[in-house]
Amino acid sequence: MSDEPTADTDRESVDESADASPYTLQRDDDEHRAFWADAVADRVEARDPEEPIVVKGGISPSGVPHLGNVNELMRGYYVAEVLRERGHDVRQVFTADDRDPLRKLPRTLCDLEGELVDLGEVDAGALGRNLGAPYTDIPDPFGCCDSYGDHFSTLIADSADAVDVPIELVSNTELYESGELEDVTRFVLENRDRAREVLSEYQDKVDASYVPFNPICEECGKITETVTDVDLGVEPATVAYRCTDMDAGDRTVDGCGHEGTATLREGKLPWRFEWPAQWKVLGVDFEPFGKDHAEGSWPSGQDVARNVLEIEPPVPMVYEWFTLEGEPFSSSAGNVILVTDVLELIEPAVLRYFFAKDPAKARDFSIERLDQLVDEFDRLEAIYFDEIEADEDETAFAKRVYPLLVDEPRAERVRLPYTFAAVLGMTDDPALREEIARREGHVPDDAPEWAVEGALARVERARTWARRTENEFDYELKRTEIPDHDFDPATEAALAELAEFIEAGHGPEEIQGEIYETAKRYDVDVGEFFGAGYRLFFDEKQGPKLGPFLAKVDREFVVDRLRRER
RNA sequence: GGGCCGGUAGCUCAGUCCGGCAGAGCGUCUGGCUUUUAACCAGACGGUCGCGUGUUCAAAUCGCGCCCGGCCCGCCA
Repeated sequence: MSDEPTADTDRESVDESADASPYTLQRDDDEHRAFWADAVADRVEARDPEEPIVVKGGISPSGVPHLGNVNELMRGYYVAEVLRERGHDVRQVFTADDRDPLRKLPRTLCDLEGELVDLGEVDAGALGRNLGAPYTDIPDPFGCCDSYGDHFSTLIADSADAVDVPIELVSNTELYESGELEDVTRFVLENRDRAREVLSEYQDKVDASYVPFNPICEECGKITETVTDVDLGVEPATVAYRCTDMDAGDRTVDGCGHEGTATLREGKLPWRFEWPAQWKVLGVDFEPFGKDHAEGSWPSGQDVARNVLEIEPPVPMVYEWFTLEGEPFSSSAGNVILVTDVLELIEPAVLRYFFAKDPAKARDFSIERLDQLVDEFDRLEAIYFDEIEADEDETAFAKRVYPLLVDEPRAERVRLPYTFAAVLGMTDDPALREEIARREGHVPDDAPEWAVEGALARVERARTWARRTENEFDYELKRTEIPDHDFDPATEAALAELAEFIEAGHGPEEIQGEIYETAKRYDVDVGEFFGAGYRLFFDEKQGPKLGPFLAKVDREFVVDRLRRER
């Protein structure tokens, strides 16, 4: 942290690494990087890591895997990709921290298809009886997976697939049961005095009786906190425990009072030790984490790593949380959105772009204003292909990041502006959509087939967006049935004359003009006359620019509808 | 109480590391597209850079003190 020269070369490595701030993405002597992941990669390389380099993330499979979880995935992914570009072999490991106990009942769950399900629709009683037990020991409420933990781990894996991030999903329970964590667990217990000493700097509750191991009660299956004895002299090593009450959030999970023994595979390390233990066992070189860990888990974690486990902690990076529509993600409050839902609204590349932005800034993911995010992405893409001018910084960022967002940069791609795509979504006729897009100049004449397909795929997404948000683009051509209406005679006569005009065959702008003219001739208020049109075609008071729209819908239908014959 | 991150146009954000004319997109307004009707084009408007203070020829940028929002000091993306 200090620039002062160090006299003792012996201490240099210690000084350099001690108190590593998880916030600073680069040091003073680093060259400036357009993309934060490059700055992180510089620091990972500075460790001179062994191949393969390991990038880790992890979450508790506690419930609906929402967009917040994708943050953890994507932040690691960019660093992994940058390191791969530099010729390194990189593993992106993701732990499902599935030996963690269920602390409270989620109000909302979801099945493997991503359908949200209220807690009341599953066997809530069975879940309630399992409060305090590891996720992997709780039956899957949907009955489709081996356990509650497996169910939601599967969904995490699906999320990673959906954004095309290759991860190795590692079950924490599996690490304990297979014995992979046994040596480090034993080491912590052998050195529990030192462990206590280190952790007591961070947690007041750590006293002389503290034992850094939480056995699973063989009687009731819950994670317990009261270890009464440790015996490392037998094989396998065991701890003796008494199943006591455990604090879990605002409530207490009752212990059953059972006294028994457990092996080191039949329990877990407390989080403050478990995290560094994962670093050691998995050989982690870089780990991003939410800001919640920045001031608690991370300072104690790196201390435990160096002074208990005697390993160098990974390069850290804090990312800010983001909100959904201005509110925190919350499965209990129903403020969640799954990755699969998001991908029905925007292309994967756009979602990936969202997570490429500065991790230090809190952001809002707004479905309402999703068009803004898409516009931003389109701009980045256009800058990448030198189609528009931008300043130095923005250009550098675009050039660096864009190739990481798409499978393959292809200059011939075609993007319809998102809100325009939403307008096209008012009709479900694919040919009509393409025709209007071409007429408006959004599709070049020589655009290849795949590019046109890609452009029109956005129409479906924008249509889904308009429907979901019920916004100003949520109009639907009412083809099958004529909407209820009530016009005065003058309006009816004007509509009849407009029908004749259109039947005779005129262009989009001519029709637009004729709407005004007809209204005037029959002394109908222009606004009301447009309103009548929107009523007939959309069952709404407002809509898209009417002339061009009607000109493109098949003429017979338009004429009949204006005459209110169908 | 102590610590950390953020605060830039109505909105979403770049720019802060490295001090050098305050920027982009959207929105708004005006005009154009044959005549108010949400797509397209042009232009304009829009800012005490959270507040104060120090350093400097020069501060959004560096220092210090505050304010506001969030987070941590139990568990937890």
